[in-house]
Amino acid sequence: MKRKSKEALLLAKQHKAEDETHEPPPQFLSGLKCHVHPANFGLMRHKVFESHITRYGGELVPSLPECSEGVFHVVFEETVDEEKVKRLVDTARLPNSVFLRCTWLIESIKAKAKAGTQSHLILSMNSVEEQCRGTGESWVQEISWTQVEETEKSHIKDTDVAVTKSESQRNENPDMKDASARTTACSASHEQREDMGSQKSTKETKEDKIVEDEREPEECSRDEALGNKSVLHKWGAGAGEEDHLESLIRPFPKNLQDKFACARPSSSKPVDLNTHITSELSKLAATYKSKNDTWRSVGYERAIAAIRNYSKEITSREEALAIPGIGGRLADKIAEILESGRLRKVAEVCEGEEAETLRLFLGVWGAGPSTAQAWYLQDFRTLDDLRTKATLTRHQQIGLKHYDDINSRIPRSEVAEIEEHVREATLSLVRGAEVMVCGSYRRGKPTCGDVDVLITHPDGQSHELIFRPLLVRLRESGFLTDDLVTQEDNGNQKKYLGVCRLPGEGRKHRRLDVIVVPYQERATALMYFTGSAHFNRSMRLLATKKGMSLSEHSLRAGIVRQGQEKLSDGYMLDTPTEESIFAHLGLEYRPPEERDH
DNA sequence: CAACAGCGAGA
DNA sequence: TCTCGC
DNA sequence: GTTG
Ligand SMILES: O=c1ccn([C@H]2C[C@H](O)[C@@H](COP(=O)(O)OP(=O)(O)OP(=O)(O)O)O2)c(=O)[nH]1
Ligand SMILES: [Mg+2]
Repeated sequence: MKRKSKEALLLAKQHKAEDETHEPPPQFLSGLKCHVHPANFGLMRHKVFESHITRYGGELVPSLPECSEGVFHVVFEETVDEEKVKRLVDTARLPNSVFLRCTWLIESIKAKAKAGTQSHLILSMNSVEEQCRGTGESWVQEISWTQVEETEKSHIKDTDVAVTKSESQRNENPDMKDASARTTACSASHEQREDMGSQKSTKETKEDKIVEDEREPEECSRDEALGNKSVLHKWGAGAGEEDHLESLIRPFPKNLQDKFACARPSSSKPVDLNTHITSELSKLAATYKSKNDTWRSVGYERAIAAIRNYSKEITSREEALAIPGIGGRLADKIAEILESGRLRKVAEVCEGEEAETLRLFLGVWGAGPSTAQAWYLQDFRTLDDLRTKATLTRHQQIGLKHYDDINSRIPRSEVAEIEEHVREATLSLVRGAEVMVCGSYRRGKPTCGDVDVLITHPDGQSHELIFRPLLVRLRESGFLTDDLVTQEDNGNQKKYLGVCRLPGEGRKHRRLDVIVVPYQERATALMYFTGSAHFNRSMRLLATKKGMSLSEHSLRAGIVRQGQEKLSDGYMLDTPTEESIFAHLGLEYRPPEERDH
C-alpha cells in the first residue's frame, strides 16, 4: 500500500498545498464526466490534466466505456483531429459525448469557470446533425453561452500546468518528499508550449519576477536547499597542492575506490554462481524501468552487477547484506529467494498484462517507458495496435518494421562480417583509417545486441573526410536500409545510428552504430564505446569524485563543481591510450572483457 | 536528503 | 522541455 | 533501489 502512483500523489499534494493558501478551487466542472484521452499527450501532461479534472469538481473517467449513452467530455491533445479521434474511439457508440481539445480545459481553468465547448470542439456526434437537439444536457446548454468567451483565445501560459509537469518529471524518485520536489522545481524555468494556457499560479516559475502570492511559504526558498557541496576540496585539492594529477588522485582513499565497479574486473568467470538470484532481480529491474521508476531500477541493476561479480554463492541474508549495493530491502528479497527459490514480488509486479505489454512496447526502438505507458493507457496491446492506431515517430516506425530483427541477438561471427564490410568500404575511401568494433563485441560477448563501429585516422585529420562518404557508399550498396540518426555531432565526433543488412539470402536487419572520431580522442572514445554502459557510469562517477570529468571526448582534471553544475572546465589530460585513462584515475587497467558490468 | 554519467537529437 | 538512445 |  506504500506506493502506487507517486505522480498522482504529488499532484494531489501540490493541489492540497495550494488550497491551504488559497480559496478552494472553483468547482466549475462539477457534474461533468470527463475523460482525458492519452493519445499524443506526454505521460506527465496527461496526469496533470487528469488531476485538474478532479480538482475542479469534475468526475474523472479513467477509461472511456466502449458504448454508452452517457455524456462524456473527452479531452484530446491539441493536434488530434477528427480523423484521429474516430480512429481512436468508436464515436458512434458514444452518441452523446463531446470530443474536445484540451484547450477547453485550459481556458476553463484560466477563467475559473467552464468555458464554452464550441471553439474547442473536435467532434460531437450530435452537433454534426443538429446542434441543439440534446435533451437539455449540460453540454448542449453550454453551446449557447459559448460565444461569450469565444473570441478570447489563449495567449495564456499555464504555468501551473507547466510547473507541475516539470516537477513530476524531476521527481521520479520513489519516496521523495514533496518539499524537496517543489524545491527542485523552483529552479526550473519554463517556456511551455504556447497553447498551454494558464491562469494564476506561476508557482516557482520566475521567482525573479512575479513572485506569486500563492507560492507556498516554505517551499520555494530554495536557496538553502540548493546548498553547496563542493565535492572537490575534500581530497587532495584541499591541501591546495599542485594541480597535478597525482595530487588530485593520490589522497583518494583506496577503500572508497573499491566501491566503484570500474575498479574491479567483471567476473570473467565462466558462469554466474548466483543466477537464481540475479534472474529474479533482473525481472524487477526491468519492470520498474518500464514503469518509469528509474532510480529504483538503477538500484536493482547496480545490485545485480554486484552480485554477478561476487565470486561465491550467496548463502545467507547477512552475506548478501555485506555486498556493497545491497541494502536491507534487497537482502530480504535475496533471503526469500534463498529459502523459497522464488520471489513473491516478482509475480506481483512482473506478471500480468500491463507489465508484459510494456515489455513488448519497449522493444520498439524509439519508444521508452513514457511512450509505452501512454500506449497502454490508450488500450493498445499488440504491435498491430501500434501499427494501425498509434501515433508513431519516424524512429518508432522503423523500430516497429524491424521489431523482430532488432530484438534478436547477433552472433559474433556475423558481427565480424559486418565489421569487415564496413572496413572495406572505409578503406576504399581513405587509406590508413582504423576501423574496429567496440561495444559488447569487444568485451567478448558471444552475441551482441548491435554492432558498434569506431573509426578514426592516425593522420589526425582524415576522419573528417570519412563520415558522409562512407554512409553514402554503404547506402548505395544497399547495406544501410534505414537511418535513425544520420548525424549526431558531438564536438569533432560524428555518430550514425541506423539499420543495415548484409547481402545474400536469409540475412537479418541489424542495428548499426558508427562513430567517427579524431585521433586525439580515440582513447576516450574507445573507452566510451567499449563500455559497458555500467562500467562507463561507474568510471565517470569516480572521475567526478576525484574532481575530474570523463566523457567520450576527453578526461579533464581541475573541475570545480557546485552541486551539479560545473563552475570550471578544468584542463584536459593527455590520454593517448586506454591505459593512460585508467592510470590518470588511479585505477588498474582492465581489458575489455573485464569491463562487462 | 541529495545523488546516482555525460552526452546529442527529434518532436 | 520532454523523451529517447548511445 | 543504496549510499554518504
Ligand atoms: O547509456 C549508455 C549506453 C551505451 N554506452 C556506451 C557503452 C556501450 O558499450 C556502448 C555501446 O552501446 P550499446 O547500447 O550497443 O551497448 P553494448 O555494450 O554494445 O551492448 P549490446 O550488446 O546490447 O549492444 O556505448 C554508454 O556509455 N551509455
Ligand atoms: Mg552494442
